[in-house]
Amino acid sequence: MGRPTAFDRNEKLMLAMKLFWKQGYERTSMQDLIDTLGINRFSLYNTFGDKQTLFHQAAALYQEKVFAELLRPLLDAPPGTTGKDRILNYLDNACQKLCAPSGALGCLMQNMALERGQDDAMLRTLLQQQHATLENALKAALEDAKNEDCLATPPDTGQAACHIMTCVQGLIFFRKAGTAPDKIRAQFEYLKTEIQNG
Amino acid sequence: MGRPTAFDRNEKLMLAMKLFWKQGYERTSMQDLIDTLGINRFSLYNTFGDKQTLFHQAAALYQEKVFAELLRPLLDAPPGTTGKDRILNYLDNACQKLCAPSGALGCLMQNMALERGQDDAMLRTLLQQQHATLENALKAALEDAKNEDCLATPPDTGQAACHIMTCVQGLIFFRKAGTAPDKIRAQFEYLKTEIQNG
DNA sequence: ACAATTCTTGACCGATTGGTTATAAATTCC
DNA sequence: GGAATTTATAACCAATCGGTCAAGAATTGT
Repeated sequence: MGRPTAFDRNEKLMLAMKLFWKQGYERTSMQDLIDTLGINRFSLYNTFGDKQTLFHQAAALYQEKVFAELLRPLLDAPPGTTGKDRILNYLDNACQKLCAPSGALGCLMQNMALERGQDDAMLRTLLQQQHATLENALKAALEDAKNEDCLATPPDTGQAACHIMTCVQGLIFFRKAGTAPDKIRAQFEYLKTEIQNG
Repeated sequence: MGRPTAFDRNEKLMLAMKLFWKQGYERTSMQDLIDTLGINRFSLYNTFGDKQTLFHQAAALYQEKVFAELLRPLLDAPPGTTGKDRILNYLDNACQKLCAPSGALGCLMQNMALERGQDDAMLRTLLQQQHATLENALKAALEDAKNEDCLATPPDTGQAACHIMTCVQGLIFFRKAGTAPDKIRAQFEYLKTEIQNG
């Protein structure tokens, strides 16, 4: 009842998410969002609330679309995929996405953690939630690999999982800092052999 | 000749650097700088130029004071220090600084690379210069270690140097993202054993 | 003492920030 | 068709942004 909304909410939220991804939080003004989303100022506030609330919804969308996609090789692997293969597939997939042109934007959550982490408790919560999810997925795969006897020197799986995450976050940073994709790829390969050789 | 400046320029620049470090670029307004440095608005512009110019000087000071200090275990080691020890000392020193309370601010250059890298060519140049310096220092130490036969399986030193940098950058990120210092320390230990065991 | 030079003060600038409000347009229920 | 409800438009708000300017205060050389 009442006048129907003339735009698709999720489509507009996706545009907002990409704009935050590209420009950061502070550098994205409400006017930028109005122009990019193509909806009126009032409609923007009426639909998504204020800037921070809008960003939280954008971050949730990122988690739902981008982050979940990165986890797929670990969580949605075909039955019978070894733990080792799940990890290698995860790294290959992450490497491919990171080395694509759009990978130069880095990771929205990493960008925002550094820019806004001190001021946004909800962002911190979302971030730690994602880290825990990824850590558990990696640890589970490492445990499987250990039991399958796939890794040369099965290490402390918790430590190894964190180590992989550390490397990936480091590479995301270097990609955004301007390191050439070829060098990024070589580092992924280095990490993969390191995992396999203990 | 003329009226002498009533403040110490380098002291004020240090305050500005720390403020950028703590708050980021966009979130630090000229008014913040005026209040924190304790000098007048006009004096600020007269002494340091506009905001971006001031930041460049702050970044140069960071390189001179903070970054150079991190490099010391690698470049200013006592004669006879093995390559392996130089690297382990570098990591221990970095770990200690990162796990201190002030380490929660992360690394100014990492923060700025993510926030301003796209818009500030001079920052990019400074960043790549620091990366190259660190990479060369690590590579040289790894070469020495290789010749001294200190490392179990001497790897490609260039790749290994980049790998260490990747891990350190990743850990700086996690520290700022709220990971507990104990966990950071454990990761540094993991990296150290990894280096020693090939 | 006086002119020249430099630093300090505080008011001031237009532009932009995030956010709100009255009013008009479109739709649904009755 | 008309009342009720919701969205859209655009003007508007105080506050803050980065940056400048005119005038006064402090120091130098002569």
